[in-house]
Amino acid sequence: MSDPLGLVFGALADPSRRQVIGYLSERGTATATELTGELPMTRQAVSKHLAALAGAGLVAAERRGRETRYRLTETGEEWDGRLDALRAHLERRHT
Amino acid sequence: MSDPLGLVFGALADPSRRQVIGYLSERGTATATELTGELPMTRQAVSKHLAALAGAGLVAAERRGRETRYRLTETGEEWDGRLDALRAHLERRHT
DNA sequence: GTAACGTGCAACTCGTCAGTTGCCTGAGTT
DNA sequence: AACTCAGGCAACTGACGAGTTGCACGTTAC
Repeated sequence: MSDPLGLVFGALADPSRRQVIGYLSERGTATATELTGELPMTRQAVSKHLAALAGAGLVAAERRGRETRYRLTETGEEWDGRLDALRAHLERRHT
Repeated sequence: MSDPLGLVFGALADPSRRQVIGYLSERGTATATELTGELPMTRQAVSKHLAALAGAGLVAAERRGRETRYRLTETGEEWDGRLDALRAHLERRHT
């Protein structure tokens, strides 16, 4: 779609995807099946979320043998750092 | 939905809405009908976008007589300031 | 070689969202 | 009072996104 900003904001708009970012930040790396244990949905759904995050450039996939490990990109790490600050910022502003 | 962060990112994910933020930043204030002249859509559509932005707390509505004037909130201005930087940031990273 | 595991792909349902049109209401105007 | 202009509300269409199920393919283990 050639709307990089839209892809990033669109990816971050979904709570499940922000959660995935949090998990990846804690563990450094994970596969879709591993993440499925943490989210109330099927592996396929998680996989689609990871694809969206990858499309936005927040996450990178690396296939190793029969499994695909995902990790945060530099951009993804930056956003993970901002998320808590933004959350607090919004709480403060609109309460 | 009580997902403030989701509302903000969701609002910013749409190019038309980011454009509205830009216009409001330039002119300070505008009505839905005025903005309709700048966007390839009907007044109703613009009005819905403004409602989304207002729901995310990026824009505030003030009714004055028979017209409703919209302006950026403090949060909205902050995001307007960040958008260009983010755009440039992404260009640099993924080209 | 065969069985099991991790993944990817395709088709489908369901809900939401962008955008439209049509109508109705309230605030100025003459 | 009659008219006009700006907005809001409701119903509808079309597209997209989230999530599911079923199946097929490559990789590791036995």
